[in-house]
Amino acid sequence: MTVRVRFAPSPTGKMHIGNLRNAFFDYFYARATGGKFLLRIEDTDQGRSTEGSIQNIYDTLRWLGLSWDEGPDVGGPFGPYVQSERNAVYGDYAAKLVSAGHAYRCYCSPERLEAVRKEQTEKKLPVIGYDRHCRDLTETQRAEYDEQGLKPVIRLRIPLESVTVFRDEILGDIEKANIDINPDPVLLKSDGFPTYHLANVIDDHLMEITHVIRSQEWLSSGPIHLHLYQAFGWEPPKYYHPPLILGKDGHKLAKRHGSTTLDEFREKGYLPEAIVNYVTLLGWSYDDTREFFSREEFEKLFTLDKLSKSSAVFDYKKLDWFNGQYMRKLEPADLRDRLVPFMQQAGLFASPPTEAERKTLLDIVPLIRERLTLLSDCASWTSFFFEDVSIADPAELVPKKGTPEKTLETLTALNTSLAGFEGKSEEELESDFKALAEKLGVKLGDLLMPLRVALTGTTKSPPLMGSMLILGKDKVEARLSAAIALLGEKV
RNA sequence: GUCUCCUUCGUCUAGUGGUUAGGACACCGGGUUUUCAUCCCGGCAGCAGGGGUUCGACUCCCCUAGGAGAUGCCA
Repeated sequence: MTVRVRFAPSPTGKMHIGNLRNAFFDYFYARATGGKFLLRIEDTDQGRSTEGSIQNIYDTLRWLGLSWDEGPDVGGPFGPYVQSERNAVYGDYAAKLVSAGHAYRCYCSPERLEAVRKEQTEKKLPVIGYDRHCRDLTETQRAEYDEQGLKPVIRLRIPLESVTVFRDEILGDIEKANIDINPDPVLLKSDGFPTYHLANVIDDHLMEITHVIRSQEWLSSGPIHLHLYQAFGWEPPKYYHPPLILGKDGHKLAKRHGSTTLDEFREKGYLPEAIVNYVTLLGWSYDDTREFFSREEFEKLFTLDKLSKSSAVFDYKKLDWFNGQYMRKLEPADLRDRLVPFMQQAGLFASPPTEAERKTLLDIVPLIRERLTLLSDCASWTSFFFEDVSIADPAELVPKKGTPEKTLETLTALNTSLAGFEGKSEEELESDFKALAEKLGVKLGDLLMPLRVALTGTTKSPPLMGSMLILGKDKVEARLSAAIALLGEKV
């Protein structure tokens, strides 16, 4: 039997980390086994579905390099793949369950349900939820309600006795007394839309899903779904409930923990490679040491038996580390291309960028690559190449233990000795500087720091020699002269 | 309240009765270095607690504690 797995998000907002991790598990499992990966949109809540969510799902998955074999946009033999387009199907199956006695119509108003819950909570009753008020309505009672024009929901008739054993392939067998299962959950809402429970089970069956991978928040729904499969007389798929992803405080990862949507990570300058690698390793491991995996490697190596049981805290710092690692692995031209949009964003590059800008950035890449954590860090490291620098306070030119007078002397000496630097290599320049430092009786650092500030405007910059060579004679001389003038006023 | 699941360094994890409990991030210290980084070396730090079972438990069982999830006409 060939593996068929699905990623089934609901379009209620932007793709976030928790969602995504399960998409990875689904996708990698399908690829590793030569199975099919399908995308299904679960938009059964009319109120919560939002415009653009589906597009965001597509964009995010594609950005990360995931492709699906069947889905709303690519079609497939089991469509449609959007649940709101399948409503007739659910209604029919719900009706079947009612006539078979596995489900029943409930006419209770949301208000009554709310009141029941409130009372149960106040009385601290062990079971809180629907009181099965309509479970055994007579024909006459039903007719009466229908006559009043009440729109019923359809509820699943959960047995009152006995125990259900639900098997999760990660956690093992889970025993649950039927009386503890969510009492008679709604299958079909009064608006005619199915609930998650119904739509999910029907679609997984009809789409011949073999493995359901969904996060642990669904675990308690497992027995409900099992009862549904039994009521339909269908064979359930295998279930895997990977643990949740948490924030630093141990609660489900949410906005307040920092970035959680993939759009945010993308905008901040994280690489898809780093995200794929880090996020997949949250709840999955290969062995005791290996932690670098490309998407292609996951597509070959992923197995469900290495999924872990306990929840994982999302560590932004480790993601940063991965990002830096991947940044340094990229080919210079590739890194440059990914940096360009961030340079435009920062207003340093034209849109579209000029050839000169692209060329210069490529020259700069070797100088800054190991200084970058995020793509967006690039602008602050390189702005001095593309804009004029300004030194707010001449004191910045003076090294820690130096004096303005000595610094002025140093800069002046530099100004004359720098003539003709352009033809030289970084190594030659360095030995020139060393010689000059010795001659002036200053440490190399105290020679270079004033120059660094003069040329870049800051005390932290990419390597100076390389930067000078890229900056070119004109800018170097102009900035050096400006610095000398500035410091001269002070002395 | 009730039910279910989970529990190895601060964090992510390896580990399936006999290991000096391994790796990575973070952190601390040292080295390389023109700044900042990178890189290299070293260090700190863990089996939640208590009972069993066993010649022997991180590994198996029970209890306790802690955490999380569910308890919706949301998914």
